[in-house]
Amino acid sequence: MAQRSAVTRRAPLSRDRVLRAAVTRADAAGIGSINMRGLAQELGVVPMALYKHVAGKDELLDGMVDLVIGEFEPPAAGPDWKSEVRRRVLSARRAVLRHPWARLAIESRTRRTPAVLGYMDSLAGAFLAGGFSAHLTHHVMHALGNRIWGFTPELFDAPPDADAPAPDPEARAAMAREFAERYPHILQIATAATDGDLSRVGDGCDEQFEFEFALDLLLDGFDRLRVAGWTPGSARSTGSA
Amino acid sequence: MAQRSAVTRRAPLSRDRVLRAAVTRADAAGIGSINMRGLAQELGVVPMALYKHVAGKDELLDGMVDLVIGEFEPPAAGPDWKSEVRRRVLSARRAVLRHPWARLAIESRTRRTPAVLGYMDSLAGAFLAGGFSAHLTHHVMHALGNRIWGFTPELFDAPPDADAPAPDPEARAAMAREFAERYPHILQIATAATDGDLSRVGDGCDEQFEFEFALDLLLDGFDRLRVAGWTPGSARSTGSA
DNA sequence: ACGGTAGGTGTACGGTGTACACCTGTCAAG
DNA sequence: CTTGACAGGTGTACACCGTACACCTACCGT
Repeated sequence: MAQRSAVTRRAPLSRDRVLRAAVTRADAAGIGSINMRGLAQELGVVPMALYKHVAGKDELLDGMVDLVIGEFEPPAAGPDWKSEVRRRVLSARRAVLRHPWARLAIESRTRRTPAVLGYMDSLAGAFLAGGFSAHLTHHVMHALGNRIWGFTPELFDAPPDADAPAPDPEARAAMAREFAERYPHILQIATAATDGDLSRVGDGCDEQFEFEFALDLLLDGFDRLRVAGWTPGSARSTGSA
Repeated sequence: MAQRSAVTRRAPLSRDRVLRAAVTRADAAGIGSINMRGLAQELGVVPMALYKHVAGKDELLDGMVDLVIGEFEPPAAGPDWKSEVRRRVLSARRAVLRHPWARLAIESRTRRTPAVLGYMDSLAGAFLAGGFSAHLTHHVMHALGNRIWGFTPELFDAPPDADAPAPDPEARAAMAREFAERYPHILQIATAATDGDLSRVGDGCDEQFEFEFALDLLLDGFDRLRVAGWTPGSARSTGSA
C-alpha cells in the first residue's frame, strides 16, 4: 500500500512515448516548439529524463521523421513501375502534409536511419523491377531528389509575413507598381497562375498540381530513357541534343 | 595628436564589411561558425556593434546569400532558351560550390530579397522569351525547384561520420553483410555507380553528373511541352498517359 | 560653440542543449 | 530475507546563443 501508492503512477516513459509526444506537439505547434524542456514538461518529467530514451535532440528529430515514414503506404506489386512509384511518392506526400513540420525536419536531417534507407531501397526496387538498369536507377533517384519525400523545395511561397501592421492601400499600390517594374516576368507568371486576379497572389500556388506536374514530367522522362535503352555512355545525360 | 591617435584606427564597420567577413568566415569554417559573438570578435568589435549594420542574424544570412547571388553570371541573350537557362543555372551551381554553406543557407532562408527575386525573374524571362506561356513558365520553374540554385537536395550523401573510432574490419564486414541483406536495391545501384568497387561507395556520387542529368532531363521535358503547345487544360500535367 | 546623430560599448536576460553526480524503486541471485 | 546491480527519474550547473536596452563618444553641419 505504501509502495503501490493509490495515486496512479505516471506510465513509465519509453522511446516510443517520447517520440509520439514530440510528433503530437510538432503537429500542433510546429517544429520550433520542439525543445527538451517543453517536451519533458508535457510528459510530466524533468528534461534530463528524456536522455534515458533518446541520445539527444538530433536523434529525437530522426525518430520523429521515422514515425512519419512509418505512415507511408507499404510497397506493393503495381501493374507497372511508374504507377507504383507514383503511388508511393504521393503516399509519402500525404503523410508529410499531415505533419507539416516534416518537410523541414527531413531537409535538415542528414542521418540515414533504417527507416529512411528502407524507403529509398523499396523505391529503387520499384525502378529495378520495372526494367531500369542499376545505373539508370541511381541517376533517376537523384533526379527525383527530395521529391521522393512528397514535396518540392519551396520556390515562390513566402510565409504570410506577420509584419506590416497596416496594409496602407496607397503604399501597397506603390509597392506593387515597383514590383511590376522590377520583376516583370515574375509578375507575368503570377498573373497567369492566378488567372489575372493578382489579389490572390498571396494564396500560394496549387502545390498539389505543381508537385504532380514535376513528378510526372520526370517519370515520363525516365520512361523515355528506359525504353531507349539508356546506358552510362549515352551522349549527354539524357541522350538529346 | 591626442584625438587623432597615431595608432591606426580600425576602419569603420559597414554592412558590406560585415557581410563579407561573414562570407569569408563561413567559407573557411562552415555556416555553423556564424554567430554574432565570433563574427564581432573577428572584426575587432563588440557583438552589439553588428546590430548597427544588420537587423539581426536572419538578415545577416540573407545578406550573405545575396552576396553569393551576386556572383552568378548575369543574364544574356543566348541562342535559345535552353542553353541560356542551362548556362545560368550551371553558373549558379559554380557559385554555390565555391561557398558550400550556401546550399544550407538558401534552403533555410525564407525571405525573398531583391537579389533572389531578380534572379528568379531573369530565369522566368528566359523561358518567356523562349516561347513558353506564362502558365507553363510558372510550372516548369516549380518543376526545377531548388535546382535553379545549382544543387540537388542530397539524397545519398551522408557526412563522413566522424565517429567509429576503429573501423574494425570484422565488424565492418558484418555490417556490410547486414546492409546488403536489408537494402539489396540500394546495394545494387551503389555497385553500379562505383563500377563494382564498393570500397569507393563512401566517396559519394559524381554530383556534377547527377545534377546535369536531372537538369537536362527536365529541360528536355520542358521543351517537349512547349513544342506540343501545352496549355493549362492539357490532359494530366505532362500530357502523357 | 553646440546639438544631433551615427556608430561602438557594457551589461543583462531569457532561452537552448546537455554533462555529471545523484537518488530510488525493482527484481533476480545468493 | 538480504543484497546489489541497474534502469529510470532528478537536480544542479555550464556554456553558448541572439539580442534588448541604456549608455557613451566622436564627429559634423549649423
